[in-house]
Amino acid sequence: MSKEITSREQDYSQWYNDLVLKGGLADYSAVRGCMVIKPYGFALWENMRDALDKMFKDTGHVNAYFPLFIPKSFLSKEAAHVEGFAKECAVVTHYRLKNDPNGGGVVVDPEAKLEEELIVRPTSETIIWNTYKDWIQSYRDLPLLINQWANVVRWEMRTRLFLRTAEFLWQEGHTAHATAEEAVAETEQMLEVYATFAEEFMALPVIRGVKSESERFAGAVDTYCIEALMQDGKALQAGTSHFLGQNFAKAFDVKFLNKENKQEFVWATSWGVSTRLIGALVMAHSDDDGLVLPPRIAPLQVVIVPIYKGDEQKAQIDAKVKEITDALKTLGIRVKYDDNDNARPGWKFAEYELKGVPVRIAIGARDLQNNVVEVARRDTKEKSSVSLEGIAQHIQGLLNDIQSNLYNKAKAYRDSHITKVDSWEEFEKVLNEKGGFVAAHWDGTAETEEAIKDKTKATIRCIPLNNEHEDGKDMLTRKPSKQRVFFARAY
RNA sequence: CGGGAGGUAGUUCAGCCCGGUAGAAUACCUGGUUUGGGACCAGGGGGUCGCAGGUUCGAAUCCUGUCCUCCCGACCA
Repeated sequence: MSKEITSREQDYSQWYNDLVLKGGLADYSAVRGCMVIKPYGFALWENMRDALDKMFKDTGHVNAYFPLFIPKSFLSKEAAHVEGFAKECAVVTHYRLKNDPNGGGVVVDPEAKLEEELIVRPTSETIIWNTYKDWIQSYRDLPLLINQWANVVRWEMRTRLFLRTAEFLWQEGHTAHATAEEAVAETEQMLEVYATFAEEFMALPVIRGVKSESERFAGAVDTYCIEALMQDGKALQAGTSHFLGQNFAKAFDVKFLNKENKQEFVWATSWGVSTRLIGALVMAHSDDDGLVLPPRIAPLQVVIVPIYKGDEQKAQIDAKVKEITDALKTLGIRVKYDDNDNARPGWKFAEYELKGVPVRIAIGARDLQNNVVEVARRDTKEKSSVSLEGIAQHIQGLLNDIQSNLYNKAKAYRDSHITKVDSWEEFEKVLNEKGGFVAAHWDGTAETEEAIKDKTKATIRCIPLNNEHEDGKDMLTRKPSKQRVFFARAY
């Protein structure tokens, strides 16, 4: 079987698909637009999930679970919300099958039509706010800080492994607050949690920003986001945090009695990241030899491959490897000893590179004699001979090194692909020839934004949070502008 | 939902134009030799050719319909 990865230069889509499939993360499934996340991919997701979950809990949140099905009437209570999601909803209309009177199979039983259709949640704001209505009476019930880990379904026209699937796994936080200030602070805090996670765990530098009105979440007052840059120069929205104002409180009539004994609508936020992050990870760090996973979230951090002739050598190597793995495990390092005799060393080397394992240790008779092992790092492909003395500490240091190297490399690439542009000609040239983020003046209107999108496929990714104010002119309309915004072609 | 390509062994694909016993590589199983970058030899198992109709003595091959997948658009995290 061909295990070669399509080169990035040849075809970026194929390169990406190869990485996901041959790296063992996921597979296509029998269901349109849905994918199977394989054990290796799921282990990666679990590591990401656990790290995020801890950060949520450290900021005072708790987990709960709400139903998969949403009554159709709930979805339509918030006008902008239903309009945003209506086109991509899966709908349950019946609750029973029966034997096909005309043949061997089964058919939907027309007798079993639901009185009210159920929507498979595309997101859970509505069902959650319908519940919050019963949970919130007084300012003493606030803030309500709840997260749920769940699957959602959005019936997209065109899907891509991890980046856009019909069903995906995510977490969605839904909080309720007594004041707008507090809700905005929560929105910003969670954006920062996401940014920190992306940068420290995924080694993925991100731009923190606010969406323009047309890119805003359906039903939000403000949408904050983190935007990452992929190796092909396209941007990827990696996480969002929404300030919902009182929109959902009003739609679901969620009021509380404040300290002055007055009824008031509560203030809301919601925030989420999904398995899309795995797609971001793949596109940001991998190379033509396979995946490159950051050590902090890699399912396997170290793999040990023995090289031997005969049982006697194998036994000696086994004993030495036992010492090494014990020492590594003591330091909390995820290590696997692959002494499967069916595959030869060269095959294993290639296989673990494909899977992006950060560090590989090879140990053979030659090494035993010299009291060393061969250590290879996935990010740079460098190999070195390392003394067994203090090997575990050395590996730990190396993992940290790889983590920061990946981040620095991605950041250097990202920073060199932020281009300031003042004219339309330049704008198109940079988009077509260089890619990345283009910092340009925009007159602030949705019409201009739309016109730019039509002409170039580039969208406003965000207005950076730490943006400097600077007078200028819109590159297309020449109308005045107070600041630059970030444009890019995006996934 | 438009345009393109495709669905044949676990996988990647050939065979189709021009109808006539189902093929290759690889993976898998058995035995042996191997093992420092995807080993080799010998033997073996495995496919209602996406599905449903039609044409025909005969269909993987021709016709019609249908489902699914990938790529490019539009839509979106």
